[in-house]
Amino acid sequence: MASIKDVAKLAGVSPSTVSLMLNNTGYVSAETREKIASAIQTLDYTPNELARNLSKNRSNLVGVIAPDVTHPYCGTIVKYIDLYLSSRGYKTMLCSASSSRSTDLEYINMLKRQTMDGIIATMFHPDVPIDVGKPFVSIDGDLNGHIPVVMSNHRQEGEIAASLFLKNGCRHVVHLTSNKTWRTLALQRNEILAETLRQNGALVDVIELNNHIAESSYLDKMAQLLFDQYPDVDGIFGSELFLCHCQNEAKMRGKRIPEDLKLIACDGTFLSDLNHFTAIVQPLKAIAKKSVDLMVDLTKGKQFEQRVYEFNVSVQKGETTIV
Amino acid sequence: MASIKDVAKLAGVSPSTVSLMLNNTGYVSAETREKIASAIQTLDYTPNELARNLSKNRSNLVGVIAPDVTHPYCGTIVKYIDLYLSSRGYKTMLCSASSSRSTDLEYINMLKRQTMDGIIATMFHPDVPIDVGKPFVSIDGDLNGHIPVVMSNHRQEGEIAASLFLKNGCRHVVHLTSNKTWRTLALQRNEILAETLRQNGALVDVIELNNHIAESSYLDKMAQLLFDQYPDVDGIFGSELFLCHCQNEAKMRGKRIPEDLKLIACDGTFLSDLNHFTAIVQPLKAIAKKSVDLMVDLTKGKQFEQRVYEFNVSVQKGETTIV
DNA sequence: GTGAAAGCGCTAACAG
DNA sequence: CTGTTAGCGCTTTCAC
Repeated sequence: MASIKDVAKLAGVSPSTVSLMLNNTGYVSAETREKIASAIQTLDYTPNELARNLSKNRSNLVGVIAPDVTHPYCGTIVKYIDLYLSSRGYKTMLCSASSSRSTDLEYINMLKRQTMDGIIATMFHPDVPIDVGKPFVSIDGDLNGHIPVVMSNHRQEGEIAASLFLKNGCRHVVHLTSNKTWRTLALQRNEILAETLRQNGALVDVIELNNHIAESSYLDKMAQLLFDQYPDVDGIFGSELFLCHCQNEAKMRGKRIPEDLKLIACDGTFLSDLNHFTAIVQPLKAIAKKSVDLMVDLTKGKQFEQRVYEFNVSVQKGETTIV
Repeated sequence: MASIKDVAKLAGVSPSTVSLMLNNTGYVSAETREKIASAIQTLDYTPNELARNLSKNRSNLVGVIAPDVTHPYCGTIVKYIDLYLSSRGYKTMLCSASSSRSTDLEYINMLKRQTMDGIIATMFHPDVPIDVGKPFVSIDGDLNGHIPVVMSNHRQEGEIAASLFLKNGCRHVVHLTSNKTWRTLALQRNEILAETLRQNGALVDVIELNNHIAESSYLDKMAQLLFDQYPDVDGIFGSELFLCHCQNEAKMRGKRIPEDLKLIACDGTFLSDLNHFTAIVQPLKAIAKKSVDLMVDLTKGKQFEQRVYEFNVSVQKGETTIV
């Protein structure tokens, strides 16, 4: 592998001149440019990114923590984050090892070792210290007072869902929550939902899902459990993927949708479109963009102006509710 | 940031000794170990991966090219590849920028610049030269004689699909193919399918999809086009995602499934389970594992023993066929 | 068992 | 406009 020195030697200049030219970081005469260019050509020289990284002390890599890309929410957010990171000259390092304290510790370790320049996390263990003075952006997680968080307006989401269920005449709503260990701010939607429904005299129950949010067999089991435990349920609020299983289970039990049972999805990904679910749509593209913008600023040493960025959600009426 | 020199100084030893200990690459007396350990402790030292990478000339990163992680096939394969790479000490660099000649050229460039140690590609532009003497593993793509390829037995897949359609009495089957520019070996299934069906007197038509294989609006349009163009179609073979759209469109047009129309999915991801599609299931986990095994071997300088690894598929009977 | 010294390949002051 | 020089932080022979 030819190095910058070889190029310099062949072109009859010094390595720094080659570097200047390659990085457009100073003036190089047309004549010299010519010589260097041809040297690069004949040697088939390619700069070594590893050396550049060491010398600049950055990797241009951002770790994106999202438990399971086959889950529509994760897949969508990862896709958009990657899109925006790419457009800003960064690459996505996938961090999808099963979420746990130890893997999250490992990610922080990688951050300290400069393996990546920063982390964007859709989920992060609350006990793992992240104050290592490195860029960190959280989506939906209020990790601590120094970490910027980008999120949907989950309270609004809860309100809208509640009012939809009420308008549709639901009297017994079951809502799904993620594993509470993670203390995600998305839980706000569940609190508001439950509160509002109860105030209006409806019955509300919760089912907490573990981290296997994309595992068919698990979701199937939980859907069965839901109907076993709450046979008179007439409204369900949860992720599209889970609602799909509920839909199947409902059909098997002879419950008609939307007549006997209303379903409202809480993410609004492509799976809602596909299944014509009524959904509260989170603006995932905007969330991804803001996360990346913040990340890029942080890697450049800029501080964020605002710590919490909250995005409004919208409603998409489908065929799983009447109104 | 404390460096290895700082640690060495504080511990009263030389940097190389610290390195020896950290990498378990030589004997260090218990006494010295003790001193070094405490120095590391007090300085809160973390090795710098960038420096290590330069000196070892590797990044421990593998680029995984998969156009769109929200597509069930891509998401699933990426998930498993990442899983296996992690277990072998590598990280996944997501390469999902829209597939094109120029992005693929860019990926090869990154390979040459040592940005990544190797590439596993589920799709790669046939015109982009990949013989840069770096680890490259192809999934489903016969790129050239030096690149190992891991694939499902797509001929078997085509045979099974054909025999299923015939057993179900289909006389007019439409099958979907990906953009032919890519010349993926997955096209074998389409060839065999068409051939077998025609030999048995059935009508066969093809619709070629472009690269927006996960875009709802596009797939919707194509599903409509399919039924417009072939109103008497009684069998469709394609990816789960597309079949979902067909299912919706069929319902709108009053076609009953499976009575009037049979659907067979060609990937067998979670979306088939969810929708109870009859599917030819590709062993994506095994494919991911073999790809990673090959990649790891290649990065270690071992050569592959076999150039093509082909995995048998299986059938999963669902509710979209009668038999 | 441990240390000295020479890299890995590039960048970035600082001169001139 | 270009060259000299000194790193970036770690690894790795090769002596002692």
